[in-house]
Amino acid sequence: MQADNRLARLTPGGADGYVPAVRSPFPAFMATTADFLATVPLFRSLDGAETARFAQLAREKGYPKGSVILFEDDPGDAFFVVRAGRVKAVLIAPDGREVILGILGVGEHFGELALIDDQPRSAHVVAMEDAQLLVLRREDFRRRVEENPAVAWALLQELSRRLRRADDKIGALVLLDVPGRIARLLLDAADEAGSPLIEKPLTHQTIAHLIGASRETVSRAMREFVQSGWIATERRRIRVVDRDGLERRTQARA
Amino acid sequence: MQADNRLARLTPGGADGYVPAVRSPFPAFMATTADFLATVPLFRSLDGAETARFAQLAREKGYPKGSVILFEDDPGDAFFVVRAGRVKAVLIAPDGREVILGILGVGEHFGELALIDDQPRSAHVVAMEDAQLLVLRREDFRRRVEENPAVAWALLQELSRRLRRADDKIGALVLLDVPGRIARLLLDAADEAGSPLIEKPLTHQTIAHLIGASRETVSRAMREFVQSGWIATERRRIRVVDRDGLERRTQARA
DNA sequence: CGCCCCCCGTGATGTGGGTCACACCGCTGC
DNA sequence: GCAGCGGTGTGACCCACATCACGGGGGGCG
Repeated sequence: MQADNRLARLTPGGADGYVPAVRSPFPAFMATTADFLATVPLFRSLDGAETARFAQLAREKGYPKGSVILFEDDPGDAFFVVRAGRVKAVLIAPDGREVILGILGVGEHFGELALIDDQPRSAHVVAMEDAQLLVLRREDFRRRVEENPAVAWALLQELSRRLRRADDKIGALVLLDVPGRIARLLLDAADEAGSPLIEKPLTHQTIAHLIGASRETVSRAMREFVQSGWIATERRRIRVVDRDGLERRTQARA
Repeated sequence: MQADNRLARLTPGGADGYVPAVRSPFPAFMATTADFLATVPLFRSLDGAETARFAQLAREKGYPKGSVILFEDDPGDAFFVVRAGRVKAVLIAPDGREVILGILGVGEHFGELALIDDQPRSAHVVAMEDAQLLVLRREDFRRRVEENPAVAWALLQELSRRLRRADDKIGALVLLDVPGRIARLLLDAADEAGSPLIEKPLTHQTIAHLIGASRETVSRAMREFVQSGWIATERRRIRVVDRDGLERRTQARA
């Protein structure tokens, strides 16, 4: 795994309000934050009045690409919903090597753990692209959750999903070799995209950080996959051509 | 990692009621299951009437050491609380290699994921010792949770804890070498025991499965730790002698 | 008592994949 | 255009660990 100390060069934080360069990064039909919240799975069960109340409590902040949204071990007193852009949750070793625990896109949220168990933040969160986030303060979040059992239930579902993913990842790290882990990652990404074409840019370096491998090894393995006719790469995007091939590679003995 | 196909030789399931060999494995002061439930963190916030209701809905089952309590990918419709013994949640590769995701002792519970998100079981669960489990059926569990927001909140806290542990484990697998992972495991175990003496038997094989390494490598690393004066082993138990030494080993570059 | 299972220790050997070092390509911006 | 940068390909080298193959001990049970 390649060390890059990008993190060290960054100023934490972000700017209030929208980033100036972009007048309105959202389509007109979800111009208000209440409309946006209504599309977020976590809040889907709420009625209009409730989402409006949430929206009222939320502040919006912009974070340029590469900026650190929160630091591991800091006390946590805010909850975030991604309104635009993508962010990554990462663990960083003293020598700079990095693991990506997860990538969160529009409509996903983070920061709830520290609000639930009052422990410090469990990872760094960094903007992978220019991002807009909705921020709720601890007390507001908690009160709203307590008054909406449906939200608590949705939270339970989300945490369950993440726990399964995390356990899966542990299994992959121990039981699969690097090509196997890549194959699994690609299959997951395709599933999530709902199509064999993975649109979001996934650089070799990012994949490496996601599966705990080095960039070079990822490069070599992906080349193999292309030559085997399992995937095709078309300028920054990846297309899964032979799902079965990848799947077989996923079961192969480590 | 050593493959042992113990699992394949086992009959699933377990016997109803107490295991015959043991007349009463519980101290007199918590003879009833309601009394026991009152000591379980998840239910601590409930009043006597509520725990009694839970207790009434629970069936008790005994599982001999090595038996499989539930299988990965099965549909799940029950929730379990460990009343006696220890169980492990494991992932098993086709070739028999195994990872232990977690070990659960008295008062801990499992099986809630499948009830929350209606997905199949995410891992096998196997009895590491003769065990007694309380079993609640899906509907009973769900109804009780819905009517007790405090239980839902306690569940959120528990899932948060597990998610942190899982992410920690991912970090350790990627960023630490084998001795580093062992050092971390020992520190965690000592913290959990609340004393430098780790009472529960942790065989090298079990440690290996917990950290994704081979038994032999664990053996060699532990030997080093003893020689460095960081730990002492006294027939099946481990004593942490030099916490700082282990901690330093935990931060060392992979 | 003696057998059998588990558990533990240790050497020899092989290899997946990390690390280092460089070269190439396509953008973006001056 | 050229510089600079982020992403990708690829060879050489090396080392942490898995694997294989033993031998030895302790303790439960017939």
